[in-house]
Amino acid sequence: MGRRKIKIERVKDPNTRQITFSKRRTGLFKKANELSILCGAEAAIVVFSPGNNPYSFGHPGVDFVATKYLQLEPKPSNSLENRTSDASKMENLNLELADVLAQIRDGEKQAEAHDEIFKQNDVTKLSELKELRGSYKELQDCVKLRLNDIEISECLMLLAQDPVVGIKAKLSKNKRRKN
Amino acid sequence: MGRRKIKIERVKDPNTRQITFSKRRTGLFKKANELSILCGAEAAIVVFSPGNNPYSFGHPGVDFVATKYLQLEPKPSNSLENRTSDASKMENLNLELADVLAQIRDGEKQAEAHDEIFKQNDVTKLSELKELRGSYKELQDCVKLRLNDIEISECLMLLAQDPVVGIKAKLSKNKRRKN
DNA sequence: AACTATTTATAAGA
DNA sequence: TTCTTATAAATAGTT
Repeated sequence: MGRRKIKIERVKDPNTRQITFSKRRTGLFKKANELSILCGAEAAIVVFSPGNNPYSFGHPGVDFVATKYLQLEPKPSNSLENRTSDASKMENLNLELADVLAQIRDGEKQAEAHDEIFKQNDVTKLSELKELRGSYKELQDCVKLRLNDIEISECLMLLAQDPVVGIKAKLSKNKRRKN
Repeated sequence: MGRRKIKIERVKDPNTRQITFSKRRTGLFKKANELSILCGAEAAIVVFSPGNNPYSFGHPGVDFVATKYLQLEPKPSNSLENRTSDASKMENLNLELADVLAQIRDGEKQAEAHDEIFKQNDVTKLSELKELRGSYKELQDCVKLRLNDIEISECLMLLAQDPVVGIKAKLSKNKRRKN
């Protein structure tokens, strides 16, 4: 939205970064305000600047929304007998997830290499394209196997391939949840 | 920013309001994501839809930012009086998670469609390759944006089966990615 | 801290 | 509904 298109990646120059932060924080809060008015939605935002200063927006207030949100989280059990087994299940899940996430980080590197190839635009032959696809699939399969028994496997798999680049969205493709 | 200029005031028609909410929430989260990447800023957003469903975005995580923020505030009452009506909250969480998982499945379909294109091997021109890459990235971005929701839902579900134990560990592990 | 050339978001429309 | 498009709005680089 400016004189030039920019890549969504950390702005290197600290001065520029601060300016960008200021401009975009303003824009973000404005959007949040409009959303809350247009839709009667309660919204809260907290941001820490590059210099670690806090900024917040809230309608009807940060605390109001935060409290409401946090009340959703604490989930006391009403069945004491499950405590221990659930705890251990939880631990296993944590371990497994940590492991998977490590893999994902590796995958991320690969994916970034991938993306570089795409960017360079010098994949001109079908043979190269095939090769590219091959390693793409390989990565997919590798991660997928490890995640078989975790509910969110598909999502993490895709995340693993996310090279963290700019968002050029056609978000209308996104499925909305309960309308 | 659309076909017509609109006044920033409550949208009357409930249907239109919900559509507006969905579109703008997506846009808001996207902006927050960009801000956090561009400026290395920590950011958290919580929004309640017109239908009172919670949506959140956080980098590196809602809880991370919220905690940091709350430590700044003179938070006099650490009120622990919310221990009621957990059954209904549980039900909501189940619905939410089911919904998120449905979204993930949709995402996977798109991914498969992508892969079909790769398989067909009839991408012969660079222009097509570029196009392919573009939509590939769009998919990734969509998934990335949804991930926060999913993590939260999952954590909540696990927590639901087990009070307090492990949640902190899980969140801190789970939310580390990009940056 | 204004200014615009551009990009991006999105309100309606198909 | 999902996708498209005309238009409004945000903003990157500049002054």
